[in-house]
Amino acid sequence: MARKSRRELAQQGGTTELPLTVREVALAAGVSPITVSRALHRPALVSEATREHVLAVVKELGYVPNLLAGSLASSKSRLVAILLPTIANSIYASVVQAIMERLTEAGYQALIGPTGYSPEKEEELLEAILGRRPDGIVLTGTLHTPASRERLAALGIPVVEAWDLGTEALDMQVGFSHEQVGEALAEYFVARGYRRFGVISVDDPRALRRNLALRARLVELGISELPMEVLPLPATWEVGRIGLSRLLEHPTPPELVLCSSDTLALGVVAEASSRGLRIPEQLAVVGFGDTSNGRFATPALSTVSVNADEMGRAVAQSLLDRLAGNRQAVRLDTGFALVERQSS
Amino acid sequence: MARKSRRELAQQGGTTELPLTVREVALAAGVSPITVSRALHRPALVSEATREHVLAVVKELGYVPNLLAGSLASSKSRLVAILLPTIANSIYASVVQAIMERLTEAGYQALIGPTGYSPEKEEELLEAILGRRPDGIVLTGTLHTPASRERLAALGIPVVEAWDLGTEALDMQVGFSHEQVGEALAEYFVARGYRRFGVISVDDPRALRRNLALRARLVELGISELPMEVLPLPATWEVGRIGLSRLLEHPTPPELVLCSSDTLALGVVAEASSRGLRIPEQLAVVGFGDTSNGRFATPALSTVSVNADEMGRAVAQSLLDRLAGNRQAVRLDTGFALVERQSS
DNA sequence: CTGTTAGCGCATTCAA
DNA sequence: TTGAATGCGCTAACAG
Repeated sequence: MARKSRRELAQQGGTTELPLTVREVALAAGVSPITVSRALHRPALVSEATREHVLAVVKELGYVPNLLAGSLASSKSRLVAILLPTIANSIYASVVQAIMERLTEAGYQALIGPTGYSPEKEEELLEAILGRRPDGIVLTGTLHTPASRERLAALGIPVVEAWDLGTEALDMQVGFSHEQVGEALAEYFVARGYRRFGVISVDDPRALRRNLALRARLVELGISELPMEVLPLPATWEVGRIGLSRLLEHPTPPELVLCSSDTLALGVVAEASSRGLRIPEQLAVVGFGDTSNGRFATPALSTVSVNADEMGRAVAQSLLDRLAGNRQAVRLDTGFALVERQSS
Repeated sequence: MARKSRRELAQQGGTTELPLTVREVALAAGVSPITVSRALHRPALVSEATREHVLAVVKELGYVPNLLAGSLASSKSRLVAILLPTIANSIYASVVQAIMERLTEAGYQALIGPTGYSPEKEEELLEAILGRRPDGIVLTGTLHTPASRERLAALGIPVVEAWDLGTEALDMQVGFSHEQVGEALAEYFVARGYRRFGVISVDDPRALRRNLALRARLVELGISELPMEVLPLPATWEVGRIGLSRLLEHPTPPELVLCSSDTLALGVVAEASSRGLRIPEQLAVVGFGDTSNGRFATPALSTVSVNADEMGRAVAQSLLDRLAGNRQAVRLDTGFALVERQSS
């Protein structure tokens, strides 16, 4: 005798209401299951009359299609995985926000995984997340374990590396060159007459690359000394305060402080003002990130603006294009901008 | 004659490498599919020898189990949906970060949806996300559409409402009373001799409730005037600057400014310092949020600290407990703390 | 335009 | 401790 299905068992128990299935909706609407499916997902294939009728029944019954089953059957999950160091950092969060907005519009959903800046953790998360068969993946930066690279290559699913433009792209890249940022900062402020620089940075791979490029360019410009405070993550406001305190203990304290994020810069401003240092006359401060798109700069602060919205949109768009069958390679430089403090 | 399966078709095409299935792993390992499944997910049910062998084969072949299929078969998705206004706001982002860390440890993954502070958008997203059959849902606040409430009630899946303690919980609630925050602020600062208050707030439902409670308590304490600048979202640093500018145009400018978030407070500090206002002597500033857990307060600032880590952990834990079969109701007050500026 | 058939990849249930 | 049979809910492929 045939074993009882779980559905039969549950109904016998008579306790929990199981979610409806296409079959039940089809029955109620007097059509076949596939017609319900089509009315929902490919309306063009169904006559207007039946479509309306079916949709009415769907609404009345409160049917919510099971996307697990749908994805399995169609091998399309409408899921995009986003792996990033941490969401608790506005610089990443604002890009993710922009990505999600675009994806949501396009009917995709975002599966988010926090890697904590560790390629190993990224690999682990990747393994777990690939099991969901996402249609696309967004990674942060270009630093991945060999295993991660292999797996992604083998799977052939669309991948966007955001935030950085490395040499060997896994697939698509959207970001900018952090080396260029460092160099541009050096040139810009040396040209403006600054000579005594200081850096306050957290231990983020991209920030470190900006710092190195900055130092190298400064040396070329004849400035060999660059006090640098590299502090552990996360990049809180307090880290900026501590960083400044340390820099000021230096024999020749800086006249310009470059911070690896705007959050740090704000901490620096706070610390400076509590020490009675006038900004920017006695101490100029430069941030990085500018999630408010060019409006971060004030009489007190300059910043490097990276336009999170644009990057996020570009990331989402590259992915969506690819998912729509567009096979072209993408390597998009979203650039950055030095936004100088406004004249006060 | 039997139609060809999609797998056969794909292999005939000979182009794309299809992901492996349990069957192929089982074949390679010389066991049955179910043994592979068990070796992976319920190791206790398999002898050590076969387990090791199977796992070796899995690793060698690079097999990644299809969780869509697994979830469908077991009706457990190991997915938790988190709906929040926006991730681009550190106050929400840091809680989500904490939630995700706990969930990831426990083998769950987070599906994130941005509602943009709109219950209607929340409802829409909810519909879309419920299709993935998440094992649990985290919502922000207690403001949901009737349709959302019904649907969640009917489904009977674990729901945590975070950030707020309303009267009618959908299921579990973890947060604190925003009314209490407003009242506590009023009492605290009146007791410290402040009389001329000002508020700078964004248009967030919870911030507005804090403001109203503040105003009510101030009136009770004999202070009837409360200039309030309510500005549109998002809560950027610039909004704080604008808010202060406007407050200062008031006939009796405040000696104490209460901000609806720390970000605003920092903008206020910046604007104040660029106007030459000494903080806190001429203007005291109070933030809200304190994602750096009590370390936000400085000589210049006081803040209301809500301990994002604790709230996030509590949210995740409530959910995980419930998923583990613990049926008790949860209504957890994670509290808040006024952190006074340090004496300078 | 609509329906039938079959299978997506896995885990539950029962049997050995 | 292992395996065989079956179905989770849906959609692709094909036929009418």
